[in-house]
Amino acid sequence: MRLSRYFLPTLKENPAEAQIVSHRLMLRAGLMRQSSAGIYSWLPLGFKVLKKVEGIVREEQDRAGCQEMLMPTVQPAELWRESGRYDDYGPEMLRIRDRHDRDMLYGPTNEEQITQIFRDSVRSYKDLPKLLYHIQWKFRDEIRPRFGVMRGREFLMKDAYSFDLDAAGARRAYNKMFLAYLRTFERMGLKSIPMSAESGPIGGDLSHEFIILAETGETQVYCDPARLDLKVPGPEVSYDDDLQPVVDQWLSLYAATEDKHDPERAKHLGDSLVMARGIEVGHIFYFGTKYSVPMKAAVAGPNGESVLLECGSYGIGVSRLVGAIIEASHDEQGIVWPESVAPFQIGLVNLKAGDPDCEAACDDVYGKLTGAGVEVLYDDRDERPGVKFADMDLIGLPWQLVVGPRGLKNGVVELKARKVGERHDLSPESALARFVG
RNA sequence: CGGAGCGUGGCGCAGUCUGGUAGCGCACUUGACUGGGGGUCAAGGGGUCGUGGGUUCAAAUCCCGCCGCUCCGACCA
Repeated sequence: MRLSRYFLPTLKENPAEAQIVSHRLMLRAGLMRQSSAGIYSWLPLGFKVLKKVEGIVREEQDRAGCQEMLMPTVQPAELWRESGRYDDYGPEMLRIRDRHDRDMLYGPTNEEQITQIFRDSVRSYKDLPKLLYHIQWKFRDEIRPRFGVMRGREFLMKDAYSFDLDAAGARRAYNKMFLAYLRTFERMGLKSIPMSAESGPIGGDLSHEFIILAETGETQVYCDPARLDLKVPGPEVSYDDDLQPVVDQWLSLYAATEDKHDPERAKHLGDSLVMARGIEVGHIFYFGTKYSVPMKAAVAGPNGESVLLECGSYGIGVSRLVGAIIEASHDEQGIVWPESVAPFQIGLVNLKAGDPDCEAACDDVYGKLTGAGVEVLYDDRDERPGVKFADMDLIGLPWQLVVGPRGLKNGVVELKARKVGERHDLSPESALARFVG
């Protein structure tokens, strides 16, 4: 993408309303704009990141055996009256009336919707277990939206739902999601820590939050340093394995958020107890028959008897993750994207627009990189180098490839790693070789 | 919802106390000079001062209502 043609409105100064670093940087780097409190538009660069984050979430859900579908944002109130949550949910639910005066709502979550679909379609225990998910916009009319996309009212969430015949089966589904979550966040360069949690209005009694560590996170967390060193299981662990030992290993080491922190239980750690800030990016629940009872979701069991479904739900805040990643990965200059979610891999800087040699060299490199499928943001604007570097640093792409007349005279271009600040002078060919083939 | 603050060109702000019809920096446009880390010079364009009412000869400024946004608390992906 040529920057001269791209819609990328960057800001030199911090918008007054943005108080935390991810909010500031998302505004300044032209990722998004606010529409109203807690509601945002995603601009091209931000949308690209959102899609990448979503893509990783999707891949890991699919690998865990979860099947993607898509449910609507607007739901009938009737469904929620069945579960009893139409009244329970309170003012956080955005209620709408349609032209026929029917009560509707903008979904804050989809347990009712999926339970209805499932119970109307599944008759036999032979159809179990099933894991289904969708990635859809949610609306929760938060009392106080804040921190940009970190606590928006409208947000993109991956929510998965498990249906099993018995508690043991539900536990297996829970464990799959547990592992899938560890893997998902790791791929985004985040260190996530599962912590036992209140189950909140979603209900149920087995529940874990996934917290990622970030200096600017909103929750104080305490944990065993060994928890930070635990390795997320790689391909040697399959979703068909018994995952209970993996889960048990993770949960055996102390970790708690501020409200659940028990100094007595952490006492054995002494001074080694890690105190850090964290952001909740995922939450998994096992809630058993909480919805299958009121909504009469049952299947015929092996003996012909009616068995209520055992269920769980599993959420990841996809849009929040974009902010969380920035909170976890930035410096004084701007964002530092992990490669897996970077909107472009390389920022190509032409130091002297209008210089035929520079332009030819840039166009050549650009053509070859994009031809090889590498995503390149090519700053071909007629701007001062300082401005270009400032923008590139703000945007935070993993690599910067700098082409200028001086280097060209010596047959080199400059390749810089954003994350570590390393820079190398290379021939254009060897710089290309780093990314092509 | 309780507490606090803010609303003035695209962004950041001054001006409000003490009323006299709007200013600064950045950004933007044009031209020249420039070009290796947020250029230089010159000339320009852009504002119903959130909104409705009131006071006054006169309101960004004083008074009242409303709206919006932000921060602290309870809630949460």
